[in-house]
Amino acid sequence: MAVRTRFAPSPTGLLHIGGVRTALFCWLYARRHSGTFILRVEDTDRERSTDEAVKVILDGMDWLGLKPDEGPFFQTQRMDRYRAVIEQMLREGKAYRCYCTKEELEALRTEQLARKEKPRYDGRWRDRTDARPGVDPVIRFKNPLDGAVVVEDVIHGPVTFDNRELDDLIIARADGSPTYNFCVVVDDMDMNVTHVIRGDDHLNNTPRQMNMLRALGVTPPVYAHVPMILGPDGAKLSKRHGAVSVLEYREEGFLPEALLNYLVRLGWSHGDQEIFTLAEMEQLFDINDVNKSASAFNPEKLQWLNQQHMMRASLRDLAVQLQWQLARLGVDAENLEQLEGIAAAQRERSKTLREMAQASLFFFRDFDRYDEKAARKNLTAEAKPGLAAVRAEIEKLTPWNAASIHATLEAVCARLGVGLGKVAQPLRVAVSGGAVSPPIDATVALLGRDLTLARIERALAYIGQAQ
RNA sequence: GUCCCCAUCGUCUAGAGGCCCAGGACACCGCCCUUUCACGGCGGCAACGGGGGUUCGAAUCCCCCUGGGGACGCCA
Repeated sequence: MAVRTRFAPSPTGLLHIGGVRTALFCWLYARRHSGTFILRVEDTDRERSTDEAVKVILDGMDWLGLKPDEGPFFQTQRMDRYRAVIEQMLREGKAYRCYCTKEELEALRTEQLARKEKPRYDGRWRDRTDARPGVDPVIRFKNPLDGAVVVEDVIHGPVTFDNRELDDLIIARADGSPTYNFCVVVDDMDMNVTHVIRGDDHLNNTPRQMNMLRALGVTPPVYAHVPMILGPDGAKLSKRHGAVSVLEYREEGFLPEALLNYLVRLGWSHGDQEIFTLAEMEQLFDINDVNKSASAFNPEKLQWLNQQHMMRASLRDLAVQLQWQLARLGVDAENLEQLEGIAAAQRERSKTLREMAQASLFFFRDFDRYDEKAARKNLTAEAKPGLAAVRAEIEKLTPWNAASIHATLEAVCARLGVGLGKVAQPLRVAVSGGAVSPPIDATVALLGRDLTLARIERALAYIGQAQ
């Protein structure tokens, strides 16, 4: 049977990296088996679902390149179907109306808790056929009273649940709207989902869903419950840990492939390999090899991977993204060729594209002041002859490129009888404003003749003033 | 509280009874390369939660404990 997986996020919170990882696993599994990847938005909770969250899901998936083969489907658009199945179950005696009030249920719960029991519905309306005037009933599923359900989980192995631990869950609220566990069952059935890959936190829902599926005469799909991702401190991932929405990673300057690479290595490995292209992930990833234990999110490793991917990315791609980051910093950079040069020079000294943009600002606009420490050390009277000599040589230099600039600097140093550092470092501070930049020849070449001359001028004036 | 899940360096992981006084990666610390910062190279620090079994032999199998996580909603 052809593989069909689905990613079913709920837009009650912004899509975070835990969700992205399950989406990735679903997508990868479908890809690897030439199957179909479905995107389904579980928005039955109208109170808490937001348009923004839906947008983050759609934009986030798009940014990451996890394109659904089918969907996105929205549960709110399938209400008629859910109602029809509920009617059918009522008719067939697989579900029943329960007229308990919320107060009654609350009382039952506190009672059970006091007796140190697991709080659950006691089935008091299960066999009644009468009604209670003035109360809108909920619909409950008739869960089997005994026996056990075994979830043959791909990751965890067989997990057994006693039906006595389960209660008759509500499948439709008093207002008639269907609830989560029920909608999932109907959707997975209607969409012919063969493999349910989702977070560990759903393992407890699985026996209920399997019971409902069976009541509807359907064979449950294969389940794979992937472990959760914890925050760097080992606690459950939350807003407290920074980036809430997956789109924040784009803003911070991460490459989609790097984020996906980081995520695929959480709970999964392939020998000693750390760096994977998307193609390699598709080829090598197997849900059967995923670990059972939760893993903590490690921002440093993500950054390292991002740099590794930047060092391997195409320059055109980096240039376009650098342009985007620069725009966010208020710089309108037009020349893609120059941007490619900057990206080539900066990628091995930046962890993210945002860092790259920040470190490259001096190519596009004058800095307000010199880095104090760098200026004190390098923009001294001693540096003056070197800077002046470079200015003179550079004025008419042809061709204008890193190699010719390098040769010029070496010639100046030889003439002055000093090491390269004595000239290069003051020049670096003069053109970039600080003590850190790509190799000085490349920096000057990318900056251009006019700006270089102007900044040497400015540095010489600064030195004169400082004396 | 009840049920379910999990347990190797700080973190991500390798390890499916002897190849392991436990390998790789991030981070950290040295050294090298070097015009700065990086990249890269070399080296270092650092782990099988505890207790019982099984076995000639256990990180690997079983049990208990401990610790962590999840679920128990007219939320998803």
